[in-house]
Amino acid sequence: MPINVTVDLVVLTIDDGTLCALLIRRGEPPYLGKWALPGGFVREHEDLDRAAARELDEETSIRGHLEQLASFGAPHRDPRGRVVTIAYLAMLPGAPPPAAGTDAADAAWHPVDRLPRLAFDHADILAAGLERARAKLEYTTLGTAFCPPEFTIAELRAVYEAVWGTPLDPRNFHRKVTGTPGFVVETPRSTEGERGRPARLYRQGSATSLHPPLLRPGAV
Amino acid sequence: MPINVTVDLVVLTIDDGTLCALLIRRGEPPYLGKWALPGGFVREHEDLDRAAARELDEETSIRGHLEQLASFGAPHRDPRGRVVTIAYLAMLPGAPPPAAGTDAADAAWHPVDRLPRLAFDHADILAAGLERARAKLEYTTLGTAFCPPEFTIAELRAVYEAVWGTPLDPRNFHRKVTGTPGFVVETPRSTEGERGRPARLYRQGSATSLHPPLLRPGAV
DNA sequence: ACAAAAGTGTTTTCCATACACCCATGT
DNA sequence: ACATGGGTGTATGGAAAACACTTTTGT
Repeated sequence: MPINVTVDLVVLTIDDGTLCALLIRRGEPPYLGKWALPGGFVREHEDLDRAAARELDEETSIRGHLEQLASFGAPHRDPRGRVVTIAYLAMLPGAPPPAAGTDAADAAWHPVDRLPRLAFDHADILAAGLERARAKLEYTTLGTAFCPPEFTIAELRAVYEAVWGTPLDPRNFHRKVTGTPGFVVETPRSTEGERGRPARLYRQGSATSLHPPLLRPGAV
Repeated sequence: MPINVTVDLVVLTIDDGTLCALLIRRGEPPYLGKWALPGGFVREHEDLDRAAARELDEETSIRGHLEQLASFGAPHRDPRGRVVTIAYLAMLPGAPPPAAGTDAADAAWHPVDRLPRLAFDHADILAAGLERARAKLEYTTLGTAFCPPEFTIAELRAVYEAVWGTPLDPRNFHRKVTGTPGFVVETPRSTEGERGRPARLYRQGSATSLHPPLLRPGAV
């Protein structure tokens, strides 16, 4: 029973302290003119990961973290017929002006707490991506995926605060991050031209998992 | 570009203190006679979760926890042609004698540290399932999914020790589990006829996530 | 000089570990 | 009586939370 297989992308970034998702406005039926996740069909000889990377490249030139999220295959999730989608989660640094893909009329970053109605079951997929991102920041060093190659500890903290929606103590956060071997690597450089004392710049380290985790306050 | 879609199952249980996976011996080519994960094609009007539950029912009558694991879709993972599989992870109490499915010549529980060579990319899928199970015991209450409806704290501890392959301190484990609201619910009953002092029996509670997590010793 | 932001030190509190000890049953 | 496993109490060490304080820049 052959089935159409697509990949859909939950693309997240931090724009001005706010967690944002990349959405495209559909240029074709169904859901013409509605907002949706970027994505497309998997090609015949293409690995799933490759298909997701290709779709991401079509939307933005920025490279970042990309991982498989989950699959969605309810029988009538697409009115055109049976479509199973493999959803991927991307975390990008900065928020470059998105380029509209071939089949998208428009593309834009939307703050995740003020989302429009989404086509298909994309609201469910996006919610799963958000929850995954929030959980992963706890026990991995993936927060650096939202940062440029060199960043300050305060920038990294702003990532965590944006994703979790919670203020964190700057002092304790600094100690936790710099005290975890392999989380970040110190560079000889510092910021300049900003208000206040210059901040040391760091690069992302080689560690990927955090033991013990960085607990977000207030999580049940 | 329609693609064949299957579900494959990583079915785990604890048998006599050992973590075991359910494998079937293939009754058809390709990989005729080789061990593989149970699974099958998704039907036309069937949700993915339903397809996984149906395949699990065909192998064993025991009900337990079932969750989506990940999707695998390398172009040549199946010599017959393009097949994308949605892998599921099941955790069952006890180890009932498995029934051979329709297309399986044989089915048996295998200790996860002494696995035979597996067909397709099923070794990768099984490894992903094991890692998911080990991680999930840390920050959820899913350990109870391996236990019968009523169980002792020592039985639950044996689950953790089998999955993690590490001995745990019985006293501290007991305090942690009974001290976490909603993890387990005390019943008025106790064991009898065993050696030593009778143990109180518990049922699984309503909590699903653990904050703070139950850290496995020695994890990097 | 002052404001603003970076980074350090110190105290308190909590929790995991380790282990001594008591409890209740079968043999 | 004794062995066996269930369950409780308690001391200790380490990390996280809370917060005062110093450092270094721009204006």
